[in-house]
Formats: sequence, C-alpha cells, structure tokens
Amino acid sequence: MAVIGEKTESAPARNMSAYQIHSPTSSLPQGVVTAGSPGSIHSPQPLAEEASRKRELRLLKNREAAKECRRRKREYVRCLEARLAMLELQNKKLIDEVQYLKEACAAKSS
DNA sequence: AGCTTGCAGCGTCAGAGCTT
DNA sequence: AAGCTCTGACGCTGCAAGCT
Repeated sequence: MAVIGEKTESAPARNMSAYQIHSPTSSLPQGVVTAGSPGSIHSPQPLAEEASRKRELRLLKNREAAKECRRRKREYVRCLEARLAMLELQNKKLIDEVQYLKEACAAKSS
C-alpha cells in the first residue's frame, strides 16, 4: 500500500522500455524532429502534447478501472467463499438429519 | 544477517464487448 | 467506425516466513 509510489516509477518504466519506447518513435519523433527547426510555422508540439495528455488520461482511467475490477473480484471471491461455508454447514446438517432418521426408522422396525 | 520462496497488490498492455 | 470500459495476462515490487 505505502509502496505504490515507488512501484509506479520502476515497474512501468520497464514495461515502457519493452513496448512504449519503441512504438512511439514511429509516430512522435517526426513531430519532435521538426519542432526544433526554427522555420516551421505550424509547430507539431501541440499535437505531441495532446497525444501525451490523452495517453496520460487513458492510463489514469485504466489504472482506476483495474483497481475497481480487482476490488469487485475480491468481493466476488469473498461472497463465493461465504456461500461455500454456508452450503457446507447446510450439507453437514442434512447428513446429520439423514442419519438421525435412519436410526429412528431402524429403532421403530425392530 | 543474508538468501529464498510464496503471496498480494500494482501498473500496463491487449483484446473483446458495448456504446455512441 | 471510433471511442470507451472491463478484464485476463504479464512483469515488477515489497513483505513475511522459513531456511542456512
């Protein structure tokens, strides 16, 4: 829990190196390269910023969605476990009852 | 004390399914 | 068709317990 800050820096950085660092080079760099050139009238910088902003927003939303998804899953598993415990108890009671009735029948017929 | 192992939680990606 | 949401899978981290 208190660890999150550190994780978010290191783990993702590695994932990025595997995927993000490469793929963006196919789209972003074009803009970045020309951005430096003084002669360009319509600087692509805003486009790059917009793309980056959209990506950040998407990551943020997905982060929250993943948290919520996991929370729901934990809750689902908890419910399942509670139901299992209840059914096991119920099963045990029924077994006891069958046993009792069998004994009652046997006693009556003898 | 240092190492190993198992577990829980996190962020990200990819893909399926739904909505507009 | 494009955009959005949800979720399985993957890799990473920190922590606790057991072992040497």
